[in-house]
Amino acid sequence: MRSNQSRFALLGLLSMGAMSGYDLKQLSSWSVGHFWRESYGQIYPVLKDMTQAGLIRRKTDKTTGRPERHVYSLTPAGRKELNQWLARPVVDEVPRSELLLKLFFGGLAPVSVSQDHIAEHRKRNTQALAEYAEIRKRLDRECGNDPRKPFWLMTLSYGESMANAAMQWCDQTLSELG
Amino acid sequence: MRSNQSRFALLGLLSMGAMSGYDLKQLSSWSVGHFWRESYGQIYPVLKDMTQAGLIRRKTDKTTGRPERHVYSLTPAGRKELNQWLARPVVDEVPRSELLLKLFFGGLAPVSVSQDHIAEHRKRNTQALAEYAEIRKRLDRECGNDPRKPFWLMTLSYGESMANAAMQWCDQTLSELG
DNA sequence: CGTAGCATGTAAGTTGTTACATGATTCG
DNA sequence: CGAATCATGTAACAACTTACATGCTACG
Repeated sequence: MRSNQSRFALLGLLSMGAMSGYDLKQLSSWSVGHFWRESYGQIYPVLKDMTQAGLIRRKTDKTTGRPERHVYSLTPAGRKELNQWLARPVVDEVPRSELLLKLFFGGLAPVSVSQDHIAEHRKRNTQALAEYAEIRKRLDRECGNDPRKPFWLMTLSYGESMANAAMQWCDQTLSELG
Repeated sequence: MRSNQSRFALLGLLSMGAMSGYDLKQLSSWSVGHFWRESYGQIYPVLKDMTQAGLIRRKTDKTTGRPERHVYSLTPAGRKELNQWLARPVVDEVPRSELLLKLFFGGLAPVSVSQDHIAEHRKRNTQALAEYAEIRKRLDRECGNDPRKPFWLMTLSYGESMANAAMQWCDQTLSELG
């Protein structure tokens, strides 16, 4: 059975409303985009699989001109699958970090190489914080008093915590490096 | 050309001394283990590829009884490849987080589900901190005044920073939830 | 005598990315 | 009129995991 992980991300997004593959990509890019990305090359095949498995159903909007819009929505089986996944414990995996790998072997190159990597990392975290601020605004604008909002904010504040900690580490490490 | 990422991890480890596939696994598990993991199913094929590509060379230790030990060491070409990789900018990718995905959709289930996920995450970070402390000790014991030690410590302190920030976030979020 | 550690590797399957292929509409 | 957006999908490849297959030695 294909795409265990992506499957649930898409099911979750579809729980927010019926959507096309294109819509899923758009919505995911800002809502869960800072900790979960999907490509079209993954989205379309997985939607097909899940339709066959009866987890979602598809309706076709006839639009004049443009290609047809395939709108997917959860079936009861899909909703059940999603809830079961939610309750299962998180599998803990060590995410690979190219940055840390390069720093670990930093002694092989001039210090400036490591300094550059760290400076770049700092910059990216600054940018991330700016994006989080945008998302926060958008959430306040578009999702006023949705009961799910606290959960969405939780993931945002996680990102913010990590980014802030990363920046502090960058500053301290850069100063130690000289 | 196979295994772009693992390639460099293994080249890096081999820069610390000639080693067998088995040794690479052992060494990596504690040295870079908290941000980089390799499986044997990846290590052995990649070693084969890199040998053919001339980045490493292999010598066979005849041991009585036990299977032969294949000890790999860097060639000048391998060293060059490693140095070029070190200097290239880090590709930034969004690591997927099953935890955050589950929390994002937490509104679909009882709050206790999310609370459990967070509590478990907290526990894992506590354990991680304990492991980092062990590595720190081991580093002091075995690598007294190695000039590369500051770089190794850098990656450790990164892990500690992240783990501490994660725990603070867990505490705060749990208190807000309940 | 059983279990853990030493030691190497393969095969099959899963998961995911990138590039390709297509083509209309809308806005500046 | 060119670029961005809407919109769907496939094919080829890349990367990685898991389970399997083998078998010795040292220790308790």
